[in-house]
Amino acid sequence: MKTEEKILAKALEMFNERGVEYVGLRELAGILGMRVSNITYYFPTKDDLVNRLSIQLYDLNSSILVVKEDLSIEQFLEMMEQVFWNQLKYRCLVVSFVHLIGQNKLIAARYGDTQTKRNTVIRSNLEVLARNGHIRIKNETELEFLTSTIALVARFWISEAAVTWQHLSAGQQINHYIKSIETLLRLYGVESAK
Amino acid sequence: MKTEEKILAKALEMFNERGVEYVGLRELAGILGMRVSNITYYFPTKDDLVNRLSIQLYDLNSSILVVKEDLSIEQFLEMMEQVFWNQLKYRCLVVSFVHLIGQNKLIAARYGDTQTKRNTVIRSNLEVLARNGHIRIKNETELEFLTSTIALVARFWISEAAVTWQHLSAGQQINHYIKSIETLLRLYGVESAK
DNA sequence: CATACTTTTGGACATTGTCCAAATTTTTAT
DNA sequence: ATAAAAATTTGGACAATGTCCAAAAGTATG
Repeated sequence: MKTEEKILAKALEMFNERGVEYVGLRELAGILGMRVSNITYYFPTKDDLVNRLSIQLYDLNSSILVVKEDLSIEQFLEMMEQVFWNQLKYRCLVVSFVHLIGQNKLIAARYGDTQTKRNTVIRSNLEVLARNGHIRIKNETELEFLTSTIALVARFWISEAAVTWQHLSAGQQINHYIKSIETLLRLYGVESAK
Repeated sequence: MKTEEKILAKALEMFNERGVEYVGLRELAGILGMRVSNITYYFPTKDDLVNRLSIQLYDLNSSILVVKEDLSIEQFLEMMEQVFWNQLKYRCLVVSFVHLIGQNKLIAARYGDTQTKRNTVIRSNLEVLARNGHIRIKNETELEFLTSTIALVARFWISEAAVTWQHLSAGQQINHYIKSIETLLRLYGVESAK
């Protein structure tokens, strides 16, 4: 494992445990058995380090978030669940995004992308679900409401979970929020029985 | 205006503009025409300062969040709107709560309170709305879903707005999210016109 | 083997929050 | 009014942080 990868891996681990801003570069370097300036050789600023982690998350989720014709509600929920697990892997970032964006231009740009993309994918998939008769959407307003509510949950479930559901396992937390999205979808669902 | 109040007021102003962690005590002191150690006389640590601001917000919202018999949907939404305006006044805190809780025990405790209280009040008021026939709630699951979804919006709308809706005015932003909650409620609404 | 490139190091820098003893101002009691 | 006490303000120090740079060490290439 190359030095750069070792730094990224350990940084992610420590950032997830204690938060990006509470892990010092000297501590990280110490645990890795190197000097601070060795880290700054690969990542001139801490932001660069964080940025690289955020690229990893972006790439992970990009491959998952796709628009699929003949999508079922179950498949849509599975897609969201995969995204949720990735967010959990990089929770230090997800929890901090609002801050990071204020300071880190690179992250801000990519996050804008992520967000637009996520909204578009959710929206398009909801349209698919509607077209195929899995849900009934009357007008643009309803579509917009569903999209943005699901997007809000997808963006902030992990922050709420960190505060409210610490006692639950990661799997239980994810399950809870996926269920929430499902409940919301079922409100627009087409009753199959009669 | 006493020194302590001047510090609190200017700190809130600057924290709101640039974020709690990006405003240094020396800069704050400089603008107030005093030395850093004068701030630490009133607030031994920065956390103490932030904590006091968080008490102010807590108090503001405590007086608004009440359970009211014979509540209408409109009144419920007005209540939420008032809370939203208070959150805006202290947005530096609302945006940072997830972080602050990790480092500041005092804030963590009070935030736990805030959250429990808000959930309880929302839930109780929804029960009132249901009892009075403004909305139809079939079972505990539905009530729980409605409560937690509204609570999620109430907690994170401002973070999302900071990223997604910067171009909108504060009033428009609040309006957007209040509308969201209304749409959600109307899904459980009782159609008045046969 | 010598040269060039990459990687690692140690030490410096300004800035941060925190702390404390001394100086100053304000309040209180005589 | 004045002396004693208390509250406030100050300047300077501290350790820790992210950032930076010149030199050393290591590795690869001709």
